[in-house]
Amino acid sequence: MSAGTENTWRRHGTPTSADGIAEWIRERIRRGRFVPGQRLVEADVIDQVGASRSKVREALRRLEAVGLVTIEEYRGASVKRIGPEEIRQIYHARMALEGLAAAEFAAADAPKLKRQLQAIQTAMDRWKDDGGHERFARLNDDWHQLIIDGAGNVYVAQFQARLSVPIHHLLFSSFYTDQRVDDANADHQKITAAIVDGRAEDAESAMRRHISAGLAVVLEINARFAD
Amino acid sequence: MSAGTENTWRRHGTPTSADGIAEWIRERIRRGRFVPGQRLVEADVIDQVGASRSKVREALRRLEAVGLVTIEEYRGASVKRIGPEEIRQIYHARMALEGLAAAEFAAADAPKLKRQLQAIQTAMDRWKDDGGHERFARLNDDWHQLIIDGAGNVYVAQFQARLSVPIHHLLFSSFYTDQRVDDANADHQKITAAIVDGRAEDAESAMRRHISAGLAVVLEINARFAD
DNA sequence: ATCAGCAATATTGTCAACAATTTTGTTTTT
DNA sequence: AAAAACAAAATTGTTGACAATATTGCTGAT
Repeated sequence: MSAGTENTWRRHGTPTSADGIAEWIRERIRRGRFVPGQRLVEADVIDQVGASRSKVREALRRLEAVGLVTIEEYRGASVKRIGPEEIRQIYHARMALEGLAAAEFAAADAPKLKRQLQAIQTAMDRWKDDGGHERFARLNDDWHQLIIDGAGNVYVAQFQARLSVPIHHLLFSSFYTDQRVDDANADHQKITAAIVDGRAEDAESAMRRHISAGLAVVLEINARFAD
Repeated sequence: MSAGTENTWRRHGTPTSADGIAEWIRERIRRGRFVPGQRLVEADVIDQVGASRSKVREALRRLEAVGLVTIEEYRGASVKRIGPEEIRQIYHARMALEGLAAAEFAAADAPKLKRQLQAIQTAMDRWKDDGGHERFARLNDDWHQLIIDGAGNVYVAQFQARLSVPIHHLLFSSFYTDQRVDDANADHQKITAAIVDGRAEDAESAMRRHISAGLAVVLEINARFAD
């Protein structure tokens, strides 16, 4: 979340600042509530968040600047479409960025965060007992995010946030099988251990392999939703 | 340059679309014509580019969304300040991104681009004969950019463009000594060879070392300009 | 029934006027 | 002379009206 978003939200969760509106839209894209290609009509957004038109327009322009929506002259904003090639590129960039984050986190002197990471890990190890796939997906998010935070690099965090939006909903959509969760968690365990032990290079290479494996899964999932 | 910028420029190089204005400002920041902390008064920008106010405002908001300028309520936009810590983070992110780019370029089947890279390299090898530091700096830009292009990853390209803006002018400012240019070029040669030969891992690790070395230099340069 | 063409509507783009706030300059007070 | 208080100017924020374009609905010819 960027700096200007502080507390400018209405009572029931509707944002009022341009930054807040952008975040609101971004979150909906992330959750799959706004799908690629969907048009974001200003008036509709205004109705839903209750903000002024200029604010909504500004929010949309911001999202375009960051590459999440497309704006065509006199046709307005729509959620940017992505295909297999974009997914591939996103995952490759994630390999680089999260690999770096894992390495820097491992090298960092941050015992508190590392304990926190370990805590998430143990929670994930018990996923079958408690909450099932839904719960695991949430912990998975937290785990990745914590590693980004642990690296303490603003730019990496920003880029990662950008990259995670268009693919996030794919991960929540049904295709989380028991087998895949177990595979992913096996990766997680190795990476967590490497970070906690301070083995930067191991953490980086393991993270890369982990994300690379994720790419294959997501491409398969995406193919089934293909038009 | 993003998609909407096509040809909406006035006769003598002044942009008229919001995207074009953003680019115009970004370029001035990159060249050090607008320095960190400098306030970007709307009226001044309007005078210089001859665009309407709403366009200029939109451009500034875009730049804020991307993190290049700060906007404070009723105080307007100013070029975001960066210190040693930001520089460090930028260079670490660059290590990850350009390292990835070098590896993917090496692995790619792009003989034409690779020949082009080799051509730039041979030009850089002759820098003492032709043009001196200024010329080398320009070729250096082209070389790095070509590697990004060679990787063919839109996201990496976008992030790299973002990262290069705040540090670019530091590289042009006087402190390009003969020694440093020779060191840099020695790195370049190794990396170019690795890419042309298709040795992805070598290209990546060499690129990382190269950028890491650059960090040390830039930090030193920056320290001399410290307030 | 289908299609082209036209009218009506909806949506976005642009601009100018006004309000809110900060910044600068001047005067007053000590 | 220095500091405080006030006034003037400059700057940014916001809103609303209108223009430009796209989208939709309708009519009639075939």
